[in-house]
Amino acid sequence: PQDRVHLHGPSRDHDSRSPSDSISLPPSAFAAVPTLSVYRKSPRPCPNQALVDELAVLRSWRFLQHGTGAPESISYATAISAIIGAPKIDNVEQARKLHKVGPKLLIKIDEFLTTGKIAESEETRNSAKFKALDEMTSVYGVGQKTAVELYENGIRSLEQMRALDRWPIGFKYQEDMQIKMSRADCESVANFIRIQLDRVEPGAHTVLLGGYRRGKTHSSDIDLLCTYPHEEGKEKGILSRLLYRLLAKGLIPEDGVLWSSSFASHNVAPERASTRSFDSLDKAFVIFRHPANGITRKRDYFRRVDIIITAWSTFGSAVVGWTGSTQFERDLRQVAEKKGYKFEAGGLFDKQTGVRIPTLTEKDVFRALDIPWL
DNA sequence: CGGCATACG
DNA sequence: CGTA
DNA sequence: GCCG
Repeated sequence: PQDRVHLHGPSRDHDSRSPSDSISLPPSAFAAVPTLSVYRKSPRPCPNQALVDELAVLRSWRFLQHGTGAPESISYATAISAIIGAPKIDNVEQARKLHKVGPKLLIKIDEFLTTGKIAESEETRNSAKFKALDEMTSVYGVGQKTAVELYENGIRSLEQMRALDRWPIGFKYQEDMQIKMSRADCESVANFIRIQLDRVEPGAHTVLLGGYRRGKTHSSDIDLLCTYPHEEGKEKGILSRLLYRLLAKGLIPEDGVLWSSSFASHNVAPERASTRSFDSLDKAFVIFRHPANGITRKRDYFRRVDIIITAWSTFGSAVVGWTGSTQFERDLRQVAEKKGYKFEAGGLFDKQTGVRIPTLTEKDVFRALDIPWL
């Protein structure tokens, strides 16, 4: 929704890759680019998209070599996030003003500004190892460690991986899951689920989050958050009922529940449910069969969908926690920690007492953490 | 030189 | 460890 | 890799 680009939600795309034009701002604006992603907007299209595209290759390479949580990776993720949130960079002096962009990154940026590209990025893109690891991690359930291990054992392609016969689910739906969804696709899938949820328990409020909410034109998965406004507790037990119904209708294939917090094949013991009564979030990661419509979809497509159920009292936290971006979430948790809170999608907590602060709306979260609403 | 988000199965 |  |  372009009319909300000034708000936190849709302008929160601090680590994405979106198409670009170029918008220049006065140099004075550079001093004002805030430290953390939670304190700055992230307009689309990104004015520095070409530069970001070059650096993103190096970031991916670091992810593949060290994992996403490694310092080598985080330094690039935070720097790129800063560049995404900055006005058009025309010279190194402007780049030097960006927080989290240090000497090493400046050399790369300088090279880009003078030559229009970064040699190391080009080499990386073309490297056989990069391509192999990148491809192998595209399989659901295969991360950096596994990919590196496979590579060390001589595995180089999806075909070789498939022959190993580990990750049966990953390969079964692999091709469809590579296909990005348009915003219309996301809305269509959401509507299928809404209809079934309404049969399970009417009155739910549902909203699409993730990349869709950040304004991305294409998404690789769908994040659908569901709650029952003003009816605390009504959401309890809804997720498993919904999953059973979707399975029964064939909208989720038999093997399509990849992960679920409340849907064990053997039923969850009741005492466990009460022990974890403060877990206000239920979630399921599924494969959704998006039925053909004969027009835009000639056949059924299998799509990755995350269904999240939240209590009404923590709806705001759930919205914030499931909108992203990844960098936004990291920065937000840092701010919370520094101010004596603990933030997670299931709620905002006082670090000392452990008491949960009610966060009915997204703004409640920002207000409590004293983060301006942009 | 320590820290870098956090939770869950 | 992998995924969100 | 960058910051405090």
